[in-house]
Parts: sequence; structure tokens; C-alpha cells
Amino acid sequence: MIEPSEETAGLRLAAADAGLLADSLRSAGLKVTAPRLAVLRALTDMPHSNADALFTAVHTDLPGTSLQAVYGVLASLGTAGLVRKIEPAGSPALFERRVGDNHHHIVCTRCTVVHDVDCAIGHAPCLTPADTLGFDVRAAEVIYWGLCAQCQLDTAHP
Amino acid sequence: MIEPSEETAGLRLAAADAGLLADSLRSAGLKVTAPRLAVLRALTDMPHSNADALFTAVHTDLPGTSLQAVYGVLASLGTAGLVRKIEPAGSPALFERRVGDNHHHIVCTRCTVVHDVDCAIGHAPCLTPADTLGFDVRAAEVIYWGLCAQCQLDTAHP
DNA sequence: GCATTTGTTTTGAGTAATTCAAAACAATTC
DNA sequence: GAATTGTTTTGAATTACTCAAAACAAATGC
Repeated sequence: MIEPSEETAGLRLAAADAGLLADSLRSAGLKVTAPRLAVLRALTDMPHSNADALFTAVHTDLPGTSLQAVYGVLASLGTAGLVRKIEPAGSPALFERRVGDNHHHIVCTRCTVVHDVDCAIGHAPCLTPADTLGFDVRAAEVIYWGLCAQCQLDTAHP
Repeated sequence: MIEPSEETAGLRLAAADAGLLADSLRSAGLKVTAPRLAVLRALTDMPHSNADALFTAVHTDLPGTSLQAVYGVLASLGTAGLVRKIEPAGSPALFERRVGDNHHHIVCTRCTVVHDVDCAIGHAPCLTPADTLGFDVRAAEVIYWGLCAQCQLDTAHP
């Protein structure tokens, strides 16, 4: 039996992955295009990326791709519900593939790294304000701000 | 005894108010200037305003004032802790004088009106994520999104 | 397979919100 | 009332993003 090399394994994985990504596009009613697959792939590797970082990543694989195309892809993936856009104060918009759950984010005020966090109480208590003021509340967004572990160390020993 | 006219009452109030605003600037270690007083006054009347709206309001009273001055004023008031800046997704930054409590905001997705809301559970349960991931969490920001009462009516009877 | 339709991407330009820098100016301090 | 320090004006630049028209590619029907 022939052992698959690491390279062929990598290719096979990439191919399988491309198939899954293509499927997710198709089932969202979107055409399968190279820029869309590339953006989805980049977002899988680096969640919480901004449009520019994704452009850089995509551009390496697919040199023809324009920044506007990345914005266009992100917009269509967004409305199709395949990616989520978050906009922490003072930062350009960030994108992630984790959608459909009501998870929140924790942002380091020093290095701006972002991580996912689940809601404190498991279900969604903080998703209901004390007084809705007559609003029909559809969503709640929580952002925690603080210092990440590394930045705590860095500020302690400068 | 002479009844104060509405006008003198207004002036007296304005004067008293100017005194209070000036005091708050002084005790924050900031110089008392006309643009700063004007921005504070405008923010009192119209909380959740953006820089441009404040510029328009201030410019009426104090025609020399530039937009950059308003940005400068807001920056210094911000670092002095006299105003708070909020940045709801898809909107320019908004400012308010209500500081020091951990209140949150509810935003109408249709007309973008913003109101203050207190935390659901009174104390701060949603201010603690389930897993801090090693972060030293300093603040939590909650934004509720929905339709305000008026926009619910407007969309029901278009 | 190939033409058609429909949707996507490129190219190029434009805009909104905000920031930067130097000179002019005004509020506090001495 | 002069000196100091901080603020505002003026003018330009930057970042993040959007718009529009033409070129192009994916899916659909034949």
C-alpha cells in the first residue's frame, strides 16, 4: 500500500475543503467563484480578520483579485449568512465564519487581538435589556474589553 | 417682588449652567474655553450626537468654531472622562455626557435612534464572560439592536 | 458542448469620518 | 501684564469603504 505523502494529504484536504466550501456557497444560492473560495479559506485560517488582511491573504493565492472584490465577496457572504461582520470601536470591520450562535467577543485594548467568548449565563439573559423602551429587540452584541495574557505580562515587565 | 421674565430665567439658567460646565472642565484639569462649553451644552441637549451634529449645533452659537475643533474638544473631554464615546456598527461615533455608570444602548436598525438602557440584571452579570481566556477584563459593552416603537408602526402600515 | 442569462469581478473614481501638523491664538500662572 | 502652556484654526492627508460601468465567468437550457 502506498503511503500518501504529506503533500498529497495536504492537497486532498484542500480539495475536500474546497468541495465543502463550494457546497456551502451553492446551498446559500451563491455562485462558486475562486475569490469566494479564497476568502472563505482565508477566513477559516484567520478568523477576526479585516478586509485588508483577507485581501493580502487572498492576493497571494489568486493574484488577480482586487480589494473591491474582497469587499464584494464579504458583502455577499454576509447577506447569505455565511460570514458575520463585527465592528469593534476604533477598528475596521472584522469577519468570521462562526455564525448562527450568539457568541460574543473579547478584545485586547493593547494589541487588538480578538477572541470568541460565550455568553456568561449560557442561554441569553444579557440579551434582554431591563426596559426595552418599546423596542422590538432582535439582537444583542456584547464586546468585552481588557488586556490579553501576553499584554498583561508585557505591561508588568516593560 | 419682581417676577423674573422667562428670558431672564433662561439667561440665569444658562449662566448657572455655564458655571457648572466650567467647573466640571476645571476639576478635570482642562482649560475653560468657549468651544468646550458649547460642546458640553450641545451634548446636554442632544445626547448620542455625532461630531457633525455637534459641530452644526455649536457653530450656530459660536460661528468661528471649526469641525476639527469639535473633534479636538471631544477627544480631550473623552480622555478627561467627561464624555463617553460610543461607536455602533455602521454609524459614526456618538457622544454622551452620561459617564461612570455601566449603562448600555439600544439602537433602532431602521431610523438609528439611540436610547440608554440599564443592564438586564441590575448588577453586572453579563459583564463577566463565561471564560475570560486569560484576559484581564476591564469593561463590557452591550448594544441591543431592534426596531423602535415608531418604526414598528411605520413598517406595519407603510 | 455551446449559447444565453445572470451574477461576479475588475477598473477607476468618489465619499465619509477622522486624523495630523504648523501657525495663530487664548486661558491660566507667575 | 508678561510668560507659559494648552487650544483652536487652517489646510492637507489618511483610512475604510462605497459606487458605477465595463469586462468577465458560472450556471442554465438547449
